[in-house]
Amino acid sequence: MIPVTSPESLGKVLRHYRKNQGLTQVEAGSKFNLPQKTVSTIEAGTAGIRLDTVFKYMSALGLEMHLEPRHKPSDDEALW
Amino acid sequence: MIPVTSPESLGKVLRHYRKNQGLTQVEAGSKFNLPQKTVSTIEAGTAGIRLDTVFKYMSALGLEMHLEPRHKPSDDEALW
DNA sequence: GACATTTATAACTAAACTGTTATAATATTA
DNA sequence: TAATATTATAACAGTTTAGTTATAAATGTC
Repeated sequence: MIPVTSPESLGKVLRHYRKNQGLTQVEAGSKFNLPQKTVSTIEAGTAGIRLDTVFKYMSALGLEMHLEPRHKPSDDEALW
Repeated sequence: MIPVTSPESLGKVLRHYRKNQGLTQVEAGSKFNLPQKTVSTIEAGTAGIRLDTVFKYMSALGLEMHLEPRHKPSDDEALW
């Protein structure tokens, strides 16, 4: 359970899930009409990406988001 | 643990956390230089809000995000 | 009901995104 | 190494935000 606190870490986690499903950026994006360019931008951690675009991509990957109070990072989380 | 899958539900959860901390929109936003207008927009669930703005607000509230595969909603989650 | 606090909405400029199309760069595989 | 597949980057037009300032609307309190 990796904590996400920035566009960069979110992009990394999303890429992780996509690859885990064996999908290319084109394949994943096409499920919600997101061009490959946009998927690339999301995964790159662009700060100004629009929130609805992120949720579309999360839907394409079958993911949901949870919010909770921050905690101190563990050693393995530091790898992200 | 409420699943968030849209700008609307994210706004509701963020408002919930803010009120839980007894903060006004001005107080919460000022921690990361977000004007009250922007906080209002986030909590209202505006689709096009920028991702970095959302993370600033999450930081102001001391929250972190987690992603996980979607699951079927339970009855009480439907209230959100 | 009146007052004070909090939140929603408005106008404006600058900046940045989305979508589209295309291409360069990188990574993968035969 | 060559060929293929995948990802990153670019230009353009249209749209929308952030930020600032201000005000209207709504909520809460005495």
